[in-house]
Amino acid sequence: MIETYLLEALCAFHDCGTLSAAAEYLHISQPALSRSMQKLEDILGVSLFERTKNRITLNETGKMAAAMAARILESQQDMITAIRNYDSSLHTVSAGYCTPGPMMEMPLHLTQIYPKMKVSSEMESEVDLLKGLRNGKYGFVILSHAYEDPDTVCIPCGSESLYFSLIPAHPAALFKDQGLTFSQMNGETFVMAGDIGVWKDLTEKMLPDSRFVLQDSLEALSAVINASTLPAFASDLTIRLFRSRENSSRIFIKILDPEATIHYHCVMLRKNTARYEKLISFLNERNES
Amino acid sequence: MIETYLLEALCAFHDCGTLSAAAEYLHISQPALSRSMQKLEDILGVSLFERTKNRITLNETGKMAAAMAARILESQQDMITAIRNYDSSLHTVSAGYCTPGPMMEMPLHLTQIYPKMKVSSEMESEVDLLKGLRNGKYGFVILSHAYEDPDTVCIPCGSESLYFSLIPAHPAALFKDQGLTFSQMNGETFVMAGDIGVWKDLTEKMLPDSRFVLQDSLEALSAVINASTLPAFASDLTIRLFRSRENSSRIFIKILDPEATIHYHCVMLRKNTARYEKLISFLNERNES
DNA sequence: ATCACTTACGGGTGACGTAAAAATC
DNA sequence: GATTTTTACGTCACCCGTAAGTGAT
Repeated sequence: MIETYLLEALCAFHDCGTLSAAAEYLHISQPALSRSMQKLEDILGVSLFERTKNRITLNETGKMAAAMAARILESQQDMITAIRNYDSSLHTVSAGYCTPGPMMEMPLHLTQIYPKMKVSSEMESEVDLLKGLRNGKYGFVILSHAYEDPDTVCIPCGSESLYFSLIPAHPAALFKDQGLTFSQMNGETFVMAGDIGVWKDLTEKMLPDSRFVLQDSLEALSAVINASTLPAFASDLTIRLFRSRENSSRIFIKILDPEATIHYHCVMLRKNTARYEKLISFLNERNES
Repeated sequence: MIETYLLEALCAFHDCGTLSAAAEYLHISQPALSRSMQKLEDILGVSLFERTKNRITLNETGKMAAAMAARILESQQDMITAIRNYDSSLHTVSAGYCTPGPMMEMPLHLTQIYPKMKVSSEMESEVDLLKGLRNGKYGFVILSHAYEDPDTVCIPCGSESLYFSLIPAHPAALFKDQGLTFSQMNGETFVMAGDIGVWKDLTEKMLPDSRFVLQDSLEALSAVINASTLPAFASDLTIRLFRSRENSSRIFIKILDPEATIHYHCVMLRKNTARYEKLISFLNERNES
């Protein structure tokens, strides 16, 4: 059999045209490359080059061999990445989310449940989530509603309620204890994170007359909010998660409309339930309590 | 990149099940194989095995890697044979013939015209000759008639006339100088070579009442003929080629029917004419003289 | 005790680099 | 003279085999 470095040498020569150039490209000396080419011919029992005293070029057979070598090297490379990807997929819990809330919270649990696994999280539209679930990109997805399908299982996994985040001086801050409805704040301008998944559809629908100032960077967002007097959004989940490090004077007022609460559902392919057994138990236990 | 010997080692382990068995199969020591497997994991940056203290097995990733390695090794092997075949095809003049005569004579010329090339000869039916010509199996073919086609060129290349080969005591031997017709010998039993291409069709058609004793081995044939009193066949070509070493008392009588003379034609693909330029010149010059 | 794998150690093959020669431009 | 290839030679890497150690059957 032919060692790979010989195939690489042949391809390099084919691409570079001269032994010297190819040797430089391969970071080896030119005589070493010359020997490799001789060795390759020797192994194949075939002459691959036209040699003059100070010039060497591929002959017909050599050109063919170089082309085939390139194909083999390519498939070797494909193999390597395929193996690495497969291994990676076996060692990462990959999930897709419809909103940032669970995407921030879930990995905290996942690293507990699967301490040896990497955790990969992505936010996507619902169609892409379901697509990714089917093609193996995601081990499970978190949707904003129940999803019934013979191929999948669907487990409720908590809810998230939207809050208005207001400066104390805001007139609506008086409703601190009663709560507010979307309609009461319709028309106001809000500061908002750029990527909030389905929340975006919801707010645009429920606050049709409002304008939204988007801030893509989540890190910068809280600074922007603190520096601004504009109303913003929060949720019970983000309030809980960030309570400690938020030192803002904002007050949070619950939104009373039922649409302001999302009941999340964890959806995975039925054939993968064994793989996520621990996660399922965890969610079920949490639901019972 | 991964050296081939590592892939071979992985496949061997996959096939053999244990390192010891695989090492024996590969004719290397077991520790060497153990190290190779570690090295492979190291290069890939991925673990391929489940290891207990005295047992090692492929994990999921390892199984996948072994399967892919096998595919790569296979395509490497395919590459090697393809290169060797291609090289061989560039260095051999491969021809197909419809009768043994030209198949014996032509190589004599071909080795003169292409001293560096191997010469390969085969006898086949006309359909297979044309098929082989199209698919590259034959560089050219010798047919028993002209063949006109836009893709091919056709050059007359001599003729061969059939003779009866008789013992002097045979009644028809009297026709030594006039010649004979097929009909005059119809009904006789002939000794004949087993594989004589289109001559077979011809004799069966022209001597419908005759029986033919076949002798496959061409070496044995002349001995059989000499030892027998049965009539046989010869041709001007075989008489000329074997004149020196034939010490038989047979007399040869020309067959007068026009069908008894085949006018051979050399047919090659038009696109290959450059490759066979010297052969074409040779045939044309011979035709003019 | 045997088997199977890993680790440790010493040795030899072979691939590499440097140097020099030959030939072409 | 500069470039390119080949040959020669010494060196070093690395792959191998032997030997020893560990744990399981």
